[in-house]
Amino acid sequence: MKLTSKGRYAVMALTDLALYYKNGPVSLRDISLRQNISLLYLEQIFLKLRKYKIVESIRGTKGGYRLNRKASDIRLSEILSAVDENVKTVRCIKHLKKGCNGKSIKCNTHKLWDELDGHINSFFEKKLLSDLAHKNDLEKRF
Amino acid sequence: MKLTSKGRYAVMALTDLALYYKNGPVSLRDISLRQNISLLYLEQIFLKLRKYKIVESIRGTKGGYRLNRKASDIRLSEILSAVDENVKTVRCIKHLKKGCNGKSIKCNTHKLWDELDGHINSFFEKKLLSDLAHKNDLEKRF
DNA sequence: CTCAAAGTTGACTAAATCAGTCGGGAATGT
DNA sequence: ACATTCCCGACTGATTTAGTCAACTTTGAG
Ligand code: FES
Ligand code: FES
Repeated sequence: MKLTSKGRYAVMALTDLALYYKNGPVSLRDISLRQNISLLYLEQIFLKLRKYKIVESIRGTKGGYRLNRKASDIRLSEILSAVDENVKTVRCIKHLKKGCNGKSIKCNTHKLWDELDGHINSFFEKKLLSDLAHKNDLEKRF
Repeated sequence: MKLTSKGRYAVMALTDLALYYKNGPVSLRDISLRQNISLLYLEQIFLKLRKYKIVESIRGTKGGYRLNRKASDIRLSEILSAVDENVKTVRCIKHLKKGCNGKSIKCNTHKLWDELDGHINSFFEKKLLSDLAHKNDLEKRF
């Protein structure tokens, strides 16, 4: 299973975006400053988010990014999969030789990891970006 | 979050142990052969499992390992924490400077990762080793 | 029209982590 | 005695992660 800074940053940045994009596109520089994430790293991340049509970009001066849909329409699961954080814990393929006993059938823990996958994925599928971006959070924080 | 081969192997090996230790202690060599896991790696893992009193060891010829309690009394969460796979997704401490915005208060995603922690941990706390080790699984597999 | 501010892209790298190995023990049943 | 097993710390190669760099394109403002 993978859940690293890339996914974490993606969620943080999009939450930020959701909070601020009402007044026009938000530049990565702003997000970088507010969330304290490397600008160059953010660029990498947003490239992927754009490919998955989660955000759209506006180039040029005063450009930046905008959500492509309502925050209440974006599942966290989409965000994570956009930045390649597949929540997959079964390893059958990789471990066909090592780990999973090589016999034709699934190893004794296969079912477990499968269930875990479902458990975690359902968590991220239920969570929407709008669940994280509330104005009152802003007030609380500043 | 961390969930790597070490934790996976620990669970596989203990499931194996749970199935076979009725007829005396089970040697790591046997587990290694049955589960196709490196013997030397298993040694590392079982050292930790022993420190956490999940298994007990019998040295010498015909020695091996035995579960220290009933399989129905061992939570997977214990196993994973024994081998240092802490399921912790919040990163406040590490990221106090980078990532979490540096302000005194928690970043906008803190609550989310906290919930995720709870979600995953409760999964592993509910699962018992006995849930994985059933005789009929054996029949199914061989 | 020019320039600065933004996004676009691919390649690169230092550091950390993982998975596994090695070598040399110490206990113990036969 | 001795093979078998556990015990333990140190080591290493491979992979992944987090982040950087350099060079480019697009566009709004003045
Ligand atoms: S995890 Fe699928 S066979 Fe082992
Ligand atoms: S995860 Fe705790 S402050 Fe960011």
